[in-house]
Amino acid sequence: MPELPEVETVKTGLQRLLPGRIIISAVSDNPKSFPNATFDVEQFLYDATVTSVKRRAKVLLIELSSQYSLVIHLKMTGQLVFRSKDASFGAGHPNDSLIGELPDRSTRVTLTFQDGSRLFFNDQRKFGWVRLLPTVEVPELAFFKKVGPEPLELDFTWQLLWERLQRRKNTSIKAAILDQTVLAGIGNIYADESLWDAKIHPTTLVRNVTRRDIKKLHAAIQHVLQLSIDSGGSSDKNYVDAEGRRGSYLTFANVFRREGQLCNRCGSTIIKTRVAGRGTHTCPVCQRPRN
DNA sequence: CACTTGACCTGTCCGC
DNA sequence: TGCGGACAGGTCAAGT
Repeated sequence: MPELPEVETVKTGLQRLLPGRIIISAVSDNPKSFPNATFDVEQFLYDATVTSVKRRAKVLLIELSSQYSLVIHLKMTGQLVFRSKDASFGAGHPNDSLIGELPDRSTRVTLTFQDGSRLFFNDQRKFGWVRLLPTVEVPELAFFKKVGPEPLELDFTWQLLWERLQRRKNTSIKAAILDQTVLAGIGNIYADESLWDAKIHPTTLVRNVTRRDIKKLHAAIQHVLQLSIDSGGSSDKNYVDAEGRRGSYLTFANVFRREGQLCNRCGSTIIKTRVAGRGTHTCPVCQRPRN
């Protein structure tokens, strides 16, 4: 599922819901989903208060008063859904969460707070994980050591994007922007959407991409990500926010999952191919191949 | 080092 | 209807 806008949306919801709540238990059905020593959980998770919720790249950080943090990656199908005590989310209720009764068969970790509310980590495919580690050690994780800049921060200029791309000169521009060490947070949806916006064919080799292309791509990435955050992210199949609601970005998508439909810019038929091992959506007229 | 491919899992959809 | 294969929003290890 979740790329930068989806993780950002979950973060915003959890930052509103969790700080001040005290964790009293953590239960997991799958060691891979929550690989931690019992010692750490009992000593540094139980009775800890949530102090803040942050995001870096596609990773969520729930910081605790114990000086430990829960580090969470949702990978393809992870969800983090909060439920207050006795919340009733039966089908048919107008403001209902898309998710029914929890826990359900894809619930991997359940955190319970002192006030009876709960946070469920659901993950159909079991690729995602929750880890507990000292907050000071979070930046030392291999992933954080090598991950690239945040594309919505002020210091992310087109020149910086150009510079970061120089490490992937012989690969396709799509593979390059999916590479989290080049920049953080782009996944398959926003790669395709950004490249359409900038009129660049995804197989174009980085060494054949011009500075003008990169200026357009930089603007496109920022525009697409911000529009998606403002729309609550993209819900294709699994993604929901911290209260179980879907995002609406895909109603604005120009190419993703639109194969067979008409390009919003030129009227040509959108096609689906494979690039960098991923399903790839393009307008064959707006995005002409150059290699 | 740069680059590509397969693996990790479960569920769904599509063609025979 | 059943069955096999391809595919799904991410990352890592292993291969070339």
